[in-house]
Amino acid sequence: MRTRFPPSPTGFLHVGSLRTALTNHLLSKKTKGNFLMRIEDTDRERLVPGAVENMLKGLAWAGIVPDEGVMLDSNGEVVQKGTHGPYYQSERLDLYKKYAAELIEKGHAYYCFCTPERLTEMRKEQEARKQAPMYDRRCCNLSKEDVDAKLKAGERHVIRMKVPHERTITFNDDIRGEMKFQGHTVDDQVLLKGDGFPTYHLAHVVDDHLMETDLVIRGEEWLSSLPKHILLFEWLGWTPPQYAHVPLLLSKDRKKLSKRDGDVAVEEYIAKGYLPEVMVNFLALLGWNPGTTQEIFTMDELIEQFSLDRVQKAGAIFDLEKLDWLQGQWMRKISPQEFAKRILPLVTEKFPTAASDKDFIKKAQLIQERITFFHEAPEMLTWFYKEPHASVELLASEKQKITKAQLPEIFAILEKTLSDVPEKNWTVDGLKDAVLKNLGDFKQGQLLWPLRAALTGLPYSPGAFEVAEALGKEKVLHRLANAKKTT
RNA sequence: GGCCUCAUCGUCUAACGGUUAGGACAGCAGGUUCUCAUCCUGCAAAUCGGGGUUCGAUUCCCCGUGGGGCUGCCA
Repeated sequence: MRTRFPPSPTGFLHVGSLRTALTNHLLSKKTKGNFLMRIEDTDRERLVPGAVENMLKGLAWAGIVPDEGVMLDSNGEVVQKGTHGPYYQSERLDLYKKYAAELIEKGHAYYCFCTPERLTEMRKEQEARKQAPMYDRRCCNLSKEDVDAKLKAGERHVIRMKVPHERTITFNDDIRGEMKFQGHTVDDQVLLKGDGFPTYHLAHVVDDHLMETDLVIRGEEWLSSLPKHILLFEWLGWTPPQYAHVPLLLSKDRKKLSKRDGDVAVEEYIAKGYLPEVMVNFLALLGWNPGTTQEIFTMDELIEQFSLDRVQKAGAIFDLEKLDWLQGQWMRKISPQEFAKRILPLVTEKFPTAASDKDFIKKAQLIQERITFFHEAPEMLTWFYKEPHASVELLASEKQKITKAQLPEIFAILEKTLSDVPEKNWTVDGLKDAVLKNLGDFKQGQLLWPLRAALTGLPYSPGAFEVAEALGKEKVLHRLANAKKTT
């Protein structure tokens, strides 16, 4: 299947767009077809510089790289590649003009000279009469001579499609099944605008035919325009592609997701530290399920398992609750080596000595299962690189049944026990063994909490023995002595 | 208003017309040699309403209701 992602370069990459792009990408890969990127830059007023590059980078982050069309080259420059170009609609104006002319010739379209002011006025009146706002076809009735005269006089005009009112247009959607539209409810859509640029409708039909797209996956917001597109394909003598209209992503109040609803730009999630795998996994599961209980998916697994017939018809709320859980799952899936490699630069930035730490991977392991984002790593390892100050309030703990009065005795036991542990036994197991054998009259929690707190200065951290092993005997005894002084 | 469309726990969702309506996230309660996290166990939580069809409807049909989309010389 040849699929495509045709964003308009009007801003950032929206999470909803990413999902549509992902769906198109998955189906093309699954069927060993091409996934192409086209730029719909026909609205000259909304163009945003840098938007194309930005979107391509967002896609690349997620692991989606176009096979054809507009893409990033090895230097990160935006280029066009492929045999069906150009892939910017602004460079295809002659094509749209040609087909618009063909439609006029065949009697399926007509020139319209109505001014925007008149159209506004017309709609106002229609609304006042509780009628559906639709073009009233005034210019459809112009005589050939009138049209020629106006054209010759250089009057600004558009080209509209002439929808047959008596027709019933039916079509089959891959997700929704058969659909019917009555011709008289479909407006005479503008195909070519006054500035010579096409509207989405003409451009979509011309491009997806010429670019040989055979599966168009797009948002549900296009469903209402489907009859227009079907008609256009028919009039031009072309076979329409398969269509699949995916349900929309909704905000918590069930409205179409927009900027007001929090973060909708992919770059915000990148900045927050979400893994691309997590975003892809999360988006894939919104509106689709594999039919099994599998929840964690790599891109390859999605490519293999994804299919349109298990796509939901109803819109899905873009609810971040599951996103954080997925992030945790994926963080823990990373290999220890890779995890250490990813956090090392971050930790080094704050604690330069980490760079020369041969055992860094060991420290990394202590936090991997409790971390959510890489950027939390330096903070979580601070206890290792910087001597903590453990307050008495922290060392004593009501929950662990440790009073301030007991602390001196507790630390005396700990110091004695630990200083007796030989270097070769200075491991989690060796330390555990030694401490648990020398509890005195205390419960183990009454010794371990102060030990851990003294070593880290934190209310929570990796376990006491793990921390002690990572720190080494010398530092442990030093910190113990410091903590003892405060009691 | 018109047209299109959708409807299962709070959320994402499963269920050839026959299930105690299942799972996951979140929530709550426990457990896991100290905290936090992880992990484990358990609890609570849904078929929008009304009519049909059927021996039997979450499932099929109709009508409501509710939500969403479109209704631009935006995409």
